Amino acid sequence: MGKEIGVTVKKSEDFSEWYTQTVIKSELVDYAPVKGLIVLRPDGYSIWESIKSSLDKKFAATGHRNGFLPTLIPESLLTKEKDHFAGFNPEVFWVTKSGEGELGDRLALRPTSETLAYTLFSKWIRSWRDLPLKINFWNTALRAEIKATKPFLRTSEFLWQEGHTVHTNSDEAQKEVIDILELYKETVEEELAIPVITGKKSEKEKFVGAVYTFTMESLMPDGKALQMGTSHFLGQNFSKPFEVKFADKENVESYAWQTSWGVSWRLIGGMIMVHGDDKGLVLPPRVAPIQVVVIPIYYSDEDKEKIEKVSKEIEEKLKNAEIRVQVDNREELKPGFKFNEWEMKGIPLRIEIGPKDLEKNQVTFARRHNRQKDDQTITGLVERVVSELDKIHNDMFSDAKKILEDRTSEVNTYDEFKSELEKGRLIKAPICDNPKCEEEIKEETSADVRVITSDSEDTSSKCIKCSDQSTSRPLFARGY
RNA sequence: GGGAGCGUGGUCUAGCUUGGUAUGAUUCUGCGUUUGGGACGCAGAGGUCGCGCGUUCAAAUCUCGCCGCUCCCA
Repeated sequence: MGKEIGVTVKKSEDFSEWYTQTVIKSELVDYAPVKGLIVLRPDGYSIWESIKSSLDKKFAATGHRNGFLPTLIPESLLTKEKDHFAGFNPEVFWVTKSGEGELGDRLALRPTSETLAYTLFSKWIRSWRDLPLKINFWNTALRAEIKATKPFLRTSEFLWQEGHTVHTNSDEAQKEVIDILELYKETVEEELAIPVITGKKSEKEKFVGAVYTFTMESLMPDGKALQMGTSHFLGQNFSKPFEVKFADKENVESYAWQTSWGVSWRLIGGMIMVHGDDKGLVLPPRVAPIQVVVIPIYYSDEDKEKIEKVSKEIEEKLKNAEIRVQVDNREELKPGFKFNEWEMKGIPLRIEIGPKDLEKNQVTFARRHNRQKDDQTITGLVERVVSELDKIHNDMFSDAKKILEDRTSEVNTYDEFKSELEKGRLIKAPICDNPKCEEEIKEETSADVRVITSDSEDTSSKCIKCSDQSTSRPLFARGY
């Protein structure tokens, strides 16, 4: 009875359905009336705001500033860098009319802003004194996803940030690429409790137009890898067509060196998949819209008065300690219903206060991630809530990390590779530098090179595909 | 690129084969009783049956077309 309010399938039995039900029923998102588009409800947006604010602090501390770019990009700009355009063209939305009139030049709804940003950069940059230029944009990008859409993971419009930097020399730009990657990794691990593996993308999988791409990847419970952020070294590939030039100290005009990088609300999708369970969401405490929910329980009016007073005091104290707390004093619902509801919504810590607790000057803690309950004295409660939230974060991270490690395999033959892949694992395997091998592996198994870690050099093994001498041992998986 | 399923009050759904007043649950509103793991009674509210053309005395139901959504596989 009433079960249909909650998530009705098990995460391990029907992952896709579980995911969809969880995001909708927990009220993070709803579907928009247009295919492939979703609406973020306040709880969902709040998580995004937490991620945003954490990243913003780090961007600012490393000398980046925020700006704003319009959504419409003229076709002539978008087509300027050929590879780049060819990569994005199939999924660009075009505006061809204003009212009833036809537009002269078609306008693209930004799939990404490199071309627009760099047109402006070429105007703004004259001298080496103007560099480095480090700008970040919080906006949305639009890419037509016609099939296989999924909230947060694959939508036609998504929230993200795109950073763009310009440097006088290659080394400085390449350092920026690494610094940002590290900053991303910290954020994802410290805010979302998701362990990631960082490294390079293969030539085949790199960002179109980049010299190389760094990525952070994580493995989802269904055995698919999720790319959670990328940082690109663009070299002079864009500065040349867009004439991003500067006069150096000897007054010699040179093309600048550039980077671009971004993370999207995909991070939220990853967080849901990694931590959620059969009851729904499990939110990491640092991004949870509500960190602590207080449930008053009473049988008589007399108790009710006392308990409301105590829960109000606790609420005040927690608020003063900057903990996001909510007292659930809805009278029409029984506590059991509230327990289930807040668990589905993933609130990390629940505090129950009933008459039996009050007699002993204590409350009950119920943790979402491991469902453990225990008694806590009211004295010193705030400090214990603070440390409990930290502990929950650490537990969630180390649990996830252990799973990631357990599900990483190392193989030396193509047969082993295929059988490990069917188990939904992340696979380290030797491969040669012939791009054909990578391509054929992808065609035959639909797994691709997710990330080439810095310690992956291996010249003493045989390529799993052609048996020639290997060059590296990248991580393979099927991807989102 | 290929395939499958679905569209009926806010939500889930019966009805469709064989055309005739649209079923039930949930939700919502009010009142009362309840409250330590998804409470109950009574009264009430809520529907262009995805859209359009057609067939018919009559279409949720039949024909045709369109639109949308979800899932699975490459």
